[in-house]
Amino acid sequence: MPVPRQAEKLLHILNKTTTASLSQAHQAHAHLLKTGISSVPRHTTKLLSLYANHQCFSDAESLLNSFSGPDLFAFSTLIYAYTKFNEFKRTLKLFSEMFCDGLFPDAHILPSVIKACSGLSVLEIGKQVHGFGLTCGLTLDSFVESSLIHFYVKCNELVDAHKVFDNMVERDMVSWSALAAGYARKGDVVSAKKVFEEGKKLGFEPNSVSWNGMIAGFNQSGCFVDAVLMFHEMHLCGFKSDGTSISSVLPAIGDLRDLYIGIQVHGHVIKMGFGVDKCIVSALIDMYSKCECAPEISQVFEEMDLVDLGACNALISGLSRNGLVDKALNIFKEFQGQRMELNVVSWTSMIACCSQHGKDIEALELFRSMQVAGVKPNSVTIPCVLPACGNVAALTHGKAAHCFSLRREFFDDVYVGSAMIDMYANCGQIQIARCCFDRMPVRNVVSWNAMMGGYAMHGMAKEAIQIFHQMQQSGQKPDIVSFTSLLSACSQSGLTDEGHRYFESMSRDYGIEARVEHYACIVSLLGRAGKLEEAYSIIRKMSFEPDACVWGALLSSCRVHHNLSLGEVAAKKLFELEPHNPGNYILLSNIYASKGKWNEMDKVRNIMRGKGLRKNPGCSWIEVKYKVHMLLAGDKSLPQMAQIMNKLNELSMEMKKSGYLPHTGFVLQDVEEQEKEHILCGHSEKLAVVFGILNTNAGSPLRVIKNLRICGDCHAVIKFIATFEKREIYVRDTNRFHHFKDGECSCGDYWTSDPRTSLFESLNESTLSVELVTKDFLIPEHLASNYQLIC
DNA sequence: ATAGGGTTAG
Repeated sequence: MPVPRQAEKLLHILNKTTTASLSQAHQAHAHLLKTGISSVPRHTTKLLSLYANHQCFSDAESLLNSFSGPDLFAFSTLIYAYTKFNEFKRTLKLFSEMFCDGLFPDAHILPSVIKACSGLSVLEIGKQVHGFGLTCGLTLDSFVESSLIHFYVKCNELVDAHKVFDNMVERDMVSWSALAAGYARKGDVVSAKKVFEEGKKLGFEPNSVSWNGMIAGFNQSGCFVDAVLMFHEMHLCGFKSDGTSISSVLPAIGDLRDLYIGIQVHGHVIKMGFGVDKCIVSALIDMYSKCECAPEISQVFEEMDLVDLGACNALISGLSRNGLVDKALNIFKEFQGQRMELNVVSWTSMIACCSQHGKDIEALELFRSMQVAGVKPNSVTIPCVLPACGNVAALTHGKAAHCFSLRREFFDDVYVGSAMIDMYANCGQIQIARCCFDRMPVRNVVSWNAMMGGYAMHGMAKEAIQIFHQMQQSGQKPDIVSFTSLLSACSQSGLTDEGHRYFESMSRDYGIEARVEHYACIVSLLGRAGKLEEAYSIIRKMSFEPDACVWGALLSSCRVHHNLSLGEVAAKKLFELEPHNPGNYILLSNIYASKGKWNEMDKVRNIMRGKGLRKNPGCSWIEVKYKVHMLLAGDKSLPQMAQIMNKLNELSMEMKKSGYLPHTGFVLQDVEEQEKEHILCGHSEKLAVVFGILNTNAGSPLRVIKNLRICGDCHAVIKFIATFEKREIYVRDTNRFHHFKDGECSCGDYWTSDPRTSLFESLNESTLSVELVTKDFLIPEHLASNYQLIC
């Protein structure tokens, strides 16, 4: 074939830079090299553009490097392409390389560069680009300026956006709508509409992009009603909604829980044939899930013809939102089985779903599998997995997530930091929690509440109060949650007067109406101080129905202070509200036991048994042994010792017959209410679990307790057990070994060198949060050498 | 070869 004809064909291919296929591009490339006309930059740039349009960026870059000298046109071509395909980091990298190559960019590529800055939200770099344009005397036309307005809007710098707008010599429709959308994003409905209308008056008719920008802007600022109204107005003005406007308005409809409008829009979607649009399908699923329409979520997904990851993710999170955790997990596994390329959003949604629904171990396992699958967690994943670490006291995992966040440089993220505080507090590491808190560059109300809640959980009321005051000095207004933490801290530390004052100032000074959880705190606060009548009168003055937590707080206090009459009132309410909660029956029978009213106590126990609630007679054992303990402690108001001892024997026979071991949970009650030892961190029910497991596991040759949840300082808790039970105990928590004997204890952290504790290597093993090993029992072989060392 | 709008995870 003669060369001229081939060259002609080649040029024809190169001219079709958007439609030519990749193989044609390769052919053309080969031909350029063969014929030597690759020295003509015009052809090479065409080829470069062809590669760029096929997103063959490595080919494009190598072509760029093959130029004999720096070529402005070639650089610009690739920069446009990078921005076009959302490869913003590459855009900026190439832009800076231009300067290194001694090239001076012209104003034409600035919009692409600025758009990349918007996409990455890199304010400082964008400002530099802007400054470069101004100082180097480039002509910033309305194209450049409009992209600058959008950039500043995106970076939440509305003032700067406005400055650019004000200085414009010639404005066009894009500049007006970009500014209006900026006001919409800020939630300034009035200004947004004003600018939008002003542009219209000057003859700049909004197009669909302008309308959609407004809808998206209102959505962003939470002005959902305005977003929906804008959508409506758009139709009134004769504009037909396109895919973008529908996928923008659907989240707003979902947040408004307006199923009526949602169904109308769904109908519109079907009528207009938008059902194939990925974003719309995802948004529809999301809308139905927010409106709590579980069947419709799956229906929309199944009716969809395409397989789209976004829609799959929306499905998973939608099912999760509606509490269908197992279904979400099954579908997730199904997707995996289909070898679908799940992304970070899919994994994060699934992790969030598990950790929000009590499936902590599953969440941790997913976090590990995610990394095995090669998907990198991001700053959203971390706050989803951390609560799971905290719940099972998996400190090692939490620390690993901490290190991971530091390495990936999203530790400054306010969500990451707040979740970290919460995790450390839950794992008993209140000091580390405080360090995380102190190092946060930006805090929000969640961060402050996390710190306060941590202190409350650890019974450190003074510190919690201090944080509360610091919070206000910093200008952060407390919210409902802040007061819950504050009041519970006061309640647990017996700061009755302070707690009462905060409770009263809540609505008076802060305009926050007390909710049921605050009433539960204040009842418990007064109750602990023995002010039972006062607590009851607060309950009676409540403007809404008290719930089980409130009555439960009263009943617990009545048990502590042996107040039978109020205890019976509270118990009666509780039996109605939670007929199947054994705790209430136990509390009441406790009070009867303390008064020596054995018949009444038996009656309550029989009701409980009648309901099939708890066959373990251990609960009665607690009551009696508790009384014995009190008697020995010198409470002479109790009935006769002999009577109690008889009952005790009777019960213990009964227990043995049923094959139960004595339950030592009563110890906690003594410590918490009487000795005011806050080593137990105010979570007696969790510690009761400790004792419960201890006893139920007593028959096993190795006392290993899996997934034991200790809230607070494990060391102190076990020390307490060792002292009380007068025995030697070895304890392994996630990273330390503790040895308790005769009130003395020694710690070793050799466990950290135990390969079993290294992250993700054997997750099933390392989810053991605490292991208790008593001396009478065998030590597993592979740990024996360590054991010798310690002994 | 240039600018402005969309879904799903905390």
